Amino acid sequence: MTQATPLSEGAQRILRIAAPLFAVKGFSGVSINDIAEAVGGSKANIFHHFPNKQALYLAAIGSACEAFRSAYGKAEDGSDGDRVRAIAGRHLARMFADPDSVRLILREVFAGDKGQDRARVAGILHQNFALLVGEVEEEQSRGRVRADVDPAMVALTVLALNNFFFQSWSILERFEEFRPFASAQECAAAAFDTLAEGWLQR
Amino acid sequence: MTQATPLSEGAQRILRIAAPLFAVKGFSGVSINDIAEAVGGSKANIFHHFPNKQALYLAAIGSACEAFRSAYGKAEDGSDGDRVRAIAGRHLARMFADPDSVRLILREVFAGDKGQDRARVAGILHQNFALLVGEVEEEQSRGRVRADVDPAMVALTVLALNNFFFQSWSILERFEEFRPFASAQECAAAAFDTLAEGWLQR
DNA sequence: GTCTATACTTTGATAGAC
DNA sequence: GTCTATCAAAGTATAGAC
Repeated sequence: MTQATPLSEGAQRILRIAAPLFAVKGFSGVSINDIAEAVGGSKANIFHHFPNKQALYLAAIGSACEAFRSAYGKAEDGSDGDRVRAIAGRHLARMFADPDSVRLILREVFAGDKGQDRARVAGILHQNFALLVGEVEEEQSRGRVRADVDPAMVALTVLALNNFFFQSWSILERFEEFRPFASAQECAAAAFDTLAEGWLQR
Repeated sequence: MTQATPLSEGAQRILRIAAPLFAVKGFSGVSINDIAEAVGGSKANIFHHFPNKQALYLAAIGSACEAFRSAYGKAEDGSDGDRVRAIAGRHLARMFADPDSVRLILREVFAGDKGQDRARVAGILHQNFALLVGEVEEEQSRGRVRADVDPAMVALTVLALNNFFFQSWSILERFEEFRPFASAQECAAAAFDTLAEGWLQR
């Protein structure tokens, strides 16, 4: 489903260089010329490896999904405190470890109905989500997460906050309120600390 | 700072029609031709009202910021339960009430360093954030929010979750876990219910 | 303010030599 | 597999009449 032919050497080279360009400027923001120049080759050679621009873009999305999926590792067990926070931290670290892939994928999410490969992206998002839910459920079964909370809501919170930090930390870091935090990761950790306990007076 | 000339009738008409196009497809995804056709006028007339394409785009961002700012109303006092949830609900409703403006603004946030009007968007985001922080602080001073939580973290959570719901509800609503919820608003309310209490076993 | 006509550039894509 | 040369279409923008 992902790739009929395993992709030739040259094709992979083009893909590796095109992906971050698409990630930053979007499909219509990048021309074949831009890519050819970045690769150091000719436009015609790009069309030799990919039938058209859209196929190249879809291939970029495909490899981004692949990369993100394969980067998934489970959290080591045996941590003492709130392990949900550890799970969230690992997830955010994974996002920042391959920002181009994430940006490419989020671009499709953000595109709403008009995305180029919505189904695939929805799939990877749900797969991701399901893994998070599973980990929260595990914590719940061990009595570390309250029994009356919906694990899906906790997983959703992790996804939402991490997504927000990833997308807008470059703006948030300039807010005086977040001056004390050196990185998005640090600030995220503080946020999850607060949320684990809740804010309601009791 | 926002507009030197108050914008002529015709210019406003073009702007109103161009804004949602830019919001959905981005700067390079929309051509002057697209806009002229949507307006029902000529390309030349667009260049009569705006010096170039980018100026039109910046004007669209400007009016989006304006619209979003002016839509701000404070929550009625006297609600009994968790008023933070009410604040969050109102904020999300405001996003869905003018999705094009929000999309246009978020597009700049998402663009990272390469945005066309980053400073202005950062400003409105912070203004928004500061208002939220203020409302949470008020709740705190009334003893409805725990004294040891950082109001900025709660405000951040509101922003992050609402942003996530706005951007990806069209995908989330297909997840089995969220089948019970009829709308993003409903699901958001449930999420904030959970977060207000926290998830940690105690 | 609005139009038609046009200039010039960039774009995606193809043909065909090496 | 890679290139040069080329094309038709679409892109931004301008000139000038009404």
